[in-house]
Amino acid sequence: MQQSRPETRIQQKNRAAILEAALDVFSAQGFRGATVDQIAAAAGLSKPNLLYYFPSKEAIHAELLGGLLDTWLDPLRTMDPDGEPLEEILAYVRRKLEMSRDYPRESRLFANEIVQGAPRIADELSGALKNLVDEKVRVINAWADAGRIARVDAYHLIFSIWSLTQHYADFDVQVHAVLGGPEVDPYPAANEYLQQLFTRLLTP
Amino acid sequence: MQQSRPETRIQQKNRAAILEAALDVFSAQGFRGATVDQIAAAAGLSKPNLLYYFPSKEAIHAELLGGLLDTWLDPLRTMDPDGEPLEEILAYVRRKLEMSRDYPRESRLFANEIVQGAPRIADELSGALKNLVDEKVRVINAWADAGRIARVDAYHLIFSIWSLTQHYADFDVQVHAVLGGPEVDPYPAANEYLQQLFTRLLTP
DNA sequence: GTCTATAGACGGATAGAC
DNA sequence: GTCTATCCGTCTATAGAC
Repeated sequence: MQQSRPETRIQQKNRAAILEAALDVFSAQGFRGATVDQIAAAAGLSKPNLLYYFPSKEAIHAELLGGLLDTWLDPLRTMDPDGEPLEEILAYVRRKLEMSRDYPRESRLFANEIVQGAPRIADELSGALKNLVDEKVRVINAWADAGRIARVDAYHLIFSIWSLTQHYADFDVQVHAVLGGPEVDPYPAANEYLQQLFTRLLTP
Repeated sequence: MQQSRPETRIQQKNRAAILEAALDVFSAQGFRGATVDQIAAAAGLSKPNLLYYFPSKEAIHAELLGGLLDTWLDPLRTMDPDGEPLEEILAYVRRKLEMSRDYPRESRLFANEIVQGAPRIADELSGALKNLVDEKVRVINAWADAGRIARVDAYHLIFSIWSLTQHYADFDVQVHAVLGGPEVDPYPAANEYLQQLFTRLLTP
């Protein structure tokens, strides 16, 4: 029986349910648009009970955003300088698109934050994010120096991978409106199109 | 002296100032995040005075969004079926990128709306927007049939143009964080990169 | 047309019983 | 740990004087 940290199973379960519900609500409504009542209801709790687990609405949001950037950048981190250049980049595109498909709420939570000026993660963007991108830009430029891929602006190459893949999560409703209904799955065609696009762009 | 519509110059000027201020605030904070006080202050008016010109916060937002989609789609509408295919598409990309550079607030207003499920413009997306895209998809496919550009999925081609160009307005802070400061102008390099990208993708 | 004052609703957070 | 009740700040919108 640990006294210092009485972390019961029910506590863990409720915390998890709150974060899950909060991801739903924040990603769909933004921070200001979301209400604690909505999150509590979605988590199956009363509002005061939710605030027993988290000190404030802000704290829930911060916890969600906190871990997000790291997992979001994992596919980029995985890009191997010693691999076959075109294959590494195409694999990155594929993984990033899979993340949009499998974790659209996380993508929209992030998008909401950035579009509104990233008030809560500006530091991480110019810190961890910039450092990782700078490192991978050097890798890509080295590949181009060696003549193994065509030379392109590596920063904008990375921007383009982000925007193209995240578009399918962030602008989901627009994609489905244009393609004609929620039953259409845009991802197979999107994947094929993007593989084709980057193959043609980068083949020397 | 017109009695039916006493549209004085000061009225026109105030209405314009309100819409201008509202674009600032809505695009930066989203609909829920914006307050009437902020908009009024930015327009140099008191809150009740603002509400003398517009019946509600919602009405201001609706008026801004209302005209937006049309002007936003103008560059696509301009794409000429009888022009030189690659040149038409590259020109569309160029104009769309210029719109991100010159009207970033409009882009972010739109992005805020779509990311949060487009509650106020869902109809226009599956109506006017879809119709125009369907039409241009037929044009692009005809170009591919004639062997004048490489065959790609035309819907995803259009999606990619949207996402790549709007990224520089919507994710502005992230772009500047990565490139290392607000004084960097990403647009010249972005334009060159995008022209290169679509040229390589579409050249038969 | 523009202001001060305020109504009325909502949302975040807390008190305190159980 | 969970609830009911409630406080208090904020926000939209209106009333009414000037």
